[in-house]
Amino acid sequence: MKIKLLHEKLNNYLTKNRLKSTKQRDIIVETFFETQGEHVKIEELLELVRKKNPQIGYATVYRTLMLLVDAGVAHQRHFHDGQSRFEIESAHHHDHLICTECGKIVEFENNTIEEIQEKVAKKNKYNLTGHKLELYGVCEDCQKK
Amino acid sequence: MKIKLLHEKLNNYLTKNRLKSTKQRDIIVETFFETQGEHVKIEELLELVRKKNPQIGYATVYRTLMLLVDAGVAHQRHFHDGQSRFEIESAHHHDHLICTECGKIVEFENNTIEEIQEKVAKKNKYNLTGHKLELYGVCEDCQKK
DNA sequence: TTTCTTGCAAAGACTTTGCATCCAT
DNA sequence: ATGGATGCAAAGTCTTTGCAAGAAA
Repeated sequence: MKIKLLHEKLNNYLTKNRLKSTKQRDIIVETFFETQGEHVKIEELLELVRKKNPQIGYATVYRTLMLLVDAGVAHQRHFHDGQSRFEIESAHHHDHLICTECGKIVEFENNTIEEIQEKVAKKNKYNLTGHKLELYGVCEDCQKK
Repeated sequence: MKIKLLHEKLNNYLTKNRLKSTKQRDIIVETFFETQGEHVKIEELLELVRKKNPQIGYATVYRTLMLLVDAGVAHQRHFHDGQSRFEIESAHHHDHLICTECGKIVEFENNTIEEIQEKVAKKNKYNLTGHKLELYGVCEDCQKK
């Protein structure tokens, strides 16, 4: 999704819920949107944000990320290391292939897997609402080492 | 895997590492092995264990579970609720279908998904070491409510 | 003004660990 | 007697929240 659309979506959400826009919030949102393709942890985003304004606190970044998730412009992920990571909402669903050595993350889509998942759910009479698929391995670069 | 084999595997591990068997450890292991097919949390196992010996502490259950994982007779899982759950090591790899309402867990195997995962990894030149697939949905019983 | 936001610090929820004591070998 | 095991309490991690003070609208 284009950044412009994300801003629109977010602004709609803010208006609809009578929320305000502030200096801090603007910086955090702007910085988060600059992480296109990454999967930032709260601490990482905080660090980036503080380069622009060192006064901003952890809790504000945390709450802004929650806001972005609620507004539907960010996705929260929990990979194997236990910390939350956030990525920009993208048009297409995708899963992740993660290097256990360097942490590099490749995103991929696979319709066949999605279809089988639906079948498995149906067979067990579950009404599927979501799923989580993560592949862990060692990337090419790390294999060389 | 049969309980008997698990005991054997565990005993080998204990011997190999010069670890001792104790009253507490025996009770915890026995109780854990009785949870066949379940995915117990530490607290849950502690409660079961305390029915047999109320003096046993949380840390002992915790450490025993770590031991079982190290010995290869238990698997540690992290589902969506953030708490660790433990299941008995089973011969066949399987994934989980989890009810978000009541927490019921169905285990399933699907070779096609496994194969595709390998392909995805290969295509990206990752050396696959593990994966995590969880389906979330609402089970039949909970749909009725 | 009124209501939302911020930043700090404190509280939670779990998981891990230090240590004196206890127990199996 | 040794060295591992236990229980408790304390320390870690990360995530959430209460609150007084500060900004939007």
